[in-house]
Amino acid sequence: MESAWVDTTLVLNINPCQSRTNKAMKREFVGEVADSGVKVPVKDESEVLVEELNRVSAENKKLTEMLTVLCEQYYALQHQFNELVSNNSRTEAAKISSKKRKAECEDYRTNNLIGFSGNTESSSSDEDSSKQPKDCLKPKISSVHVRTNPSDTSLIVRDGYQWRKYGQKVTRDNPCPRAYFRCSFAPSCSVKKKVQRSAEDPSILVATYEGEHNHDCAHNNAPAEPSLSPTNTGPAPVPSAQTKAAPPTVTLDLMQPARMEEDAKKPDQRIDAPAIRQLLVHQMAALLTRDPNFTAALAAAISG
DNA sequence: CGTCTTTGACCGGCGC
DNA sequence: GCGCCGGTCAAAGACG
Repeated sequence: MESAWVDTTLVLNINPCQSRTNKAMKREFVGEVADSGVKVPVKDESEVLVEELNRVSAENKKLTEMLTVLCEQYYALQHQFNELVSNNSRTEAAKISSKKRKAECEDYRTNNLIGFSGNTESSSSDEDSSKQPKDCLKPKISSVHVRTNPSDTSLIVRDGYQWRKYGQKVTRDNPCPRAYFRCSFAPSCSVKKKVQRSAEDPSILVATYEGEHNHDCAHNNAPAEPSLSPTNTGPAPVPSAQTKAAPPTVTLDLMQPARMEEDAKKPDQRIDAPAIRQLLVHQMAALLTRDPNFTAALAAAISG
C-alpha cells in the first residue's frame, strides 16, 4: 500500500524571488557599501526601501495567489477523497454488520479523518450526527498519524500542547498498549488524547484527539519544548486515515525556513526588511493556521 | 515537596 | 445475568 500513498510534499517557498533579488542587491550594495569610502551611493536609502517594499508587495501578491491555488486544489482533493471513502465505508459497513459498534465508530472516524482538512465544522457537524452511535457523538474526534523511530518505544506525540498521562491499557486488537492523556495546560480544557502504535506499522503512532482545546497552543504561552529543533526531521505527521486506503502524505519541508534563517544571517541580506518579511510570514501563518488539523500536524512535525 | 508516571482496580456499555 | 472490553480512577513510586 505504501506505493499508493500520495506524497503531497509541501514546499513553502515563501521567498521565490530571493535568490534573484539578493544577487542584484548584493551587486548594488557591494558597490555602495564595500567601497563606500570611494564611491558615491547610486541610490539613496529611501529609494532602495521603496523598491524593496514594491518587491515584497509583489511577492506577497504572488504568495497569496499560490496559496489560493493550493487551497482550491486541496479542497478539490479532499472532496474526492471524501466521496471515495464514504463509498468504501458504506460497503464495508454492510459487510461487517456483526461488528456493529466497531464499524460504526470506524465509519464516523473515517468521515472525520478524511478531512485532515480539519474541517471539523463540516465533518462533525453535530446536527448530522443523529446517525452516529451514542459514544461517538460527544466531542469532536480527530486523529493524527505520526511516523516515529520504530526503536522509540515511548508513546509521546508532541503537538505543542501539554498532556498529562492518566492511564495505559492494552487493547484487544493491538498488542501495543494505548496511552490516555488529558490536556494539562488549562484545567478547564477537557481535551483527551489516545496514543497507540499502529498494529500494522509499529513505526506509526496513532493519536486520537477528543474535544477541542479552549486555550491557545501551549507554545504560544510557554517556553518551547527542549526537543524543538528546526533540523529535526523526525516524526512526520501522516494525516489521518489511514493505512488501509491510500492516505495522502503531507511532508512538511521544515528545512526551507531553516535555510532562510541562514540566509538572513548573511550581512548583505540583512537589508531585506526583516519586519516586512516577518509580516509576510505572519500572514502565511495566519492563513495556514485556520486549519486546526494542519496546525496540529505542523506542531507534531516541528516538535518531533 | 510538588508534579508526573505507572499500574492495578474499578466502572459502565455492549453482546451473547 | 454474565463476561468481555475500553476507559477512568487513584494510590504508590519516581523525579527534579
